[in-house]
Amino acid sequence: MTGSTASLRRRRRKAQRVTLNEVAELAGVSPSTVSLYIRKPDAVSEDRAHRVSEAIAKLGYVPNLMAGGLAAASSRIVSVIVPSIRNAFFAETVSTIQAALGSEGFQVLLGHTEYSEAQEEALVRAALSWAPAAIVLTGLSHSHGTRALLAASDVPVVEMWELGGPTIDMAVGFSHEEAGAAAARHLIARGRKNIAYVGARLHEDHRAARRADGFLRELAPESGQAGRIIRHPGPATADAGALLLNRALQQFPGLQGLACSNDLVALGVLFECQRRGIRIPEDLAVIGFGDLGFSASCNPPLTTIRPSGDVIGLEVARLVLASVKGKPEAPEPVIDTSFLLVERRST
Amino acid sequence: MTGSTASLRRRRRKAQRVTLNEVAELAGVSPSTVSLYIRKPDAVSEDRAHRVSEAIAKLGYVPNLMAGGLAAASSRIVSVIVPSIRNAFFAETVSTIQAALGSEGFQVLLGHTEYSEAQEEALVRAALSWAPAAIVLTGLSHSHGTRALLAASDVPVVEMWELGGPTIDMAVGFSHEEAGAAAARHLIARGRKNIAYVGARLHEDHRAARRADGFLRELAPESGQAGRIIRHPGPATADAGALLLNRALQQFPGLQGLACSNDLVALGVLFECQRRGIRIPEDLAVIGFGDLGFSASCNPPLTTIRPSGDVIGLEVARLVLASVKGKPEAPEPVIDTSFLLVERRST
DNA sequence: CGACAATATCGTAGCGCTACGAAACCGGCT
DNA sequence: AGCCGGTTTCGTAGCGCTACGATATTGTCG
Repeated sequence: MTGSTASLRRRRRKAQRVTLNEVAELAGVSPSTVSLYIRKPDAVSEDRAHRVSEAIAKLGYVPNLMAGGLAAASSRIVSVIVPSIRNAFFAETVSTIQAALGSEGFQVLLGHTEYSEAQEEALVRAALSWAPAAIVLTGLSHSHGTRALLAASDVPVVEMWELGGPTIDMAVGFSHEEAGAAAARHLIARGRKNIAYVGARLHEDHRAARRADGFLRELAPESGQAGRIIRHPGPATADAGALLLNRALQQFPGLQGLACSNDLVALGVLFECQRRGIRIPEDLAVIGFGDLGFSASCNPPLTTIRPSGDVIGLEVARLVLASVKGKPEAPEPVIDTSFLLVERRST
Repeated sequence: MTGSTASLRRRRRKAQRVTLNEVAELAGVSPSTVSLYIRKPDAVSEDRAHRVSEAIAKLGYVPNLMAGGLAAASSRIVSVIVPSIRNAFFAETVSTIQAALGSEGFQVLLGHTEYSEAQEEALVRAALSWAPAAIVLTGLSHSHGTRALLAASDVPVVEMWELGGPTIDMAVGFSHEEAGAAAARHLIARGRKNIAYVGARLHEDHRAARRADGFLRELAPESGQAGRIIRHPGPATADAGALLLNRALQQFPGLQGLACSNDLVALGVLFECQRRGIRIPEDLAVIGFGDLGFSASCNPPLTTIRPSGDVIGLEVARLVLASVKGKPEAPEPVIDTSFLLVERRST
């Protein structure tokens, strides 16, 4: 065991992984040909392609993408930055993006900001270090530093999950203000006079806050009431929903309709109503946001707004692919995926 | 606009990002010093550190990690491969891993296998192309090719979320068989005679299947009954829970206790019971798995097994960091995070 | 005040691959 | 046969950085 340190040390610099040159040698072709075969197999004659692929298999060659990326001054990494991957919306979108890009040979470098712009800037800086093929950001609010970094880099940028503001480059999403307004209109159309919006983490979650804005906007002409919003600083959980319901009931006697910033919050409201014997929708109409997995099967099934996180992911992937494949300025770099108000029995 | 193509083309190779050499020149030091400053700021004298950091700020220098990784033959990327990021368990773990590693300057390259070993192998191959600092895999079942790839690479490997089988390198998790057995024992201890296990996606989700095995193992001596498992091929959703409950009721008349492969499934069971007027726990005791966000607030609160996905993530990060920081063979490369049976009112 | 150790700085040879232009090859046609 | 356009193959100069050993600087002590 005496020589082990020395041999370890040597291994670091020498005798490491199989290289493209070794493949070329074994296949009896030039390194260029191997490289070409890997990048565009069709550009190589059948005979050589066969020899090369055999050599790769025999040697167990794994290309070094860092070397490739360095030489090509670009990588097949796509950096996706979301507030939190624990949030089912973003989990779905990230999952879809990664599936769509993965099949095209791109890899997803994940970051989450925990709703902090400073954190986002750090993540963007780190992402840029990999010369990514594209950067995908959540929302339209970014720090000055983030914008500067991005502007200096000419990496394609896609902002997702929000529309209705100036865009860095490309954007896919919908207007949250409209979604909030739609919720309010729906409750009003159902004949509810005394309605409110409850939301979690509104101080950090800009999108939920904008839904609240839209809700309020629709409300004002109706009844002149303002400030019919109740906030919970913590994350959007069922517990928060129960809490928020109780505070809403207390603050707004005779409450007839409630819009929730998130289906998980709405679920908590449902549970608490069951406990308190409040009938839904007879006593209280409840509308959520998200159309999560359980929303159609709870009691009663939840009326909610479906944002189509998977469609957003698909469109993001499409834009990324298009901007990599050449076409510099896509004709429509802003895609409105809209949302759907799904009417179920809770309203 | 005539010359735009040419200028674009030129930009690719020239006039690109600021390099370390330019920083060195501006700061009046050698490139080595700048590099050293970036990697170990303390190893540089205060005077030069100041000059370098100023030059970096003035130039807006962003290091090229591909060049760095190539030269160092390693990167600060950690590849994390999970079955699905939509699954709340893995979302939580990935989130924790990324938070813990992010603060140490590592980045997470995400992959999801959709429960396919072939897909996993492709992801491992892709990950290896980046000479990652470590690879984190889910579970202990991997294809032969995956094992070969990993063996040939001497990258540290952590397998998570499962224990009780041969390990590639390091592992963090718990025994799912034990968890399933604990669920059975709990139902039996509650005096339930006629119990069953319902699970979604058992043919792909090895861990849920092993929980079912453990459940059965505990059951057999009790009553001699076998095959008290009902499977649903689709993913674990509340809908699947409702479905499974109905099939269980039909197949096992007089059913008194039900263990679910997932809290989401259990939630579906709860909902369906509400609809059918089945009282929980009087008529039917229900135990879940996961202790998800809603499990404590539903009606009745759900008895469940908490796997501590965040602790798993933390321990994974710790192992990764330790294996990077030197200490070659950690004294205990297998960490049992165990699980907790949380008794609530559903049993 | 000189010798020596400890610390700080520097010079440079690659890391493995791709882009690019040149060279070789291959029929088909005059 | 000779020429030509298109296709396939090849040679090689870096991409930007780090490791490593060499050199310069500083501090300590007899």
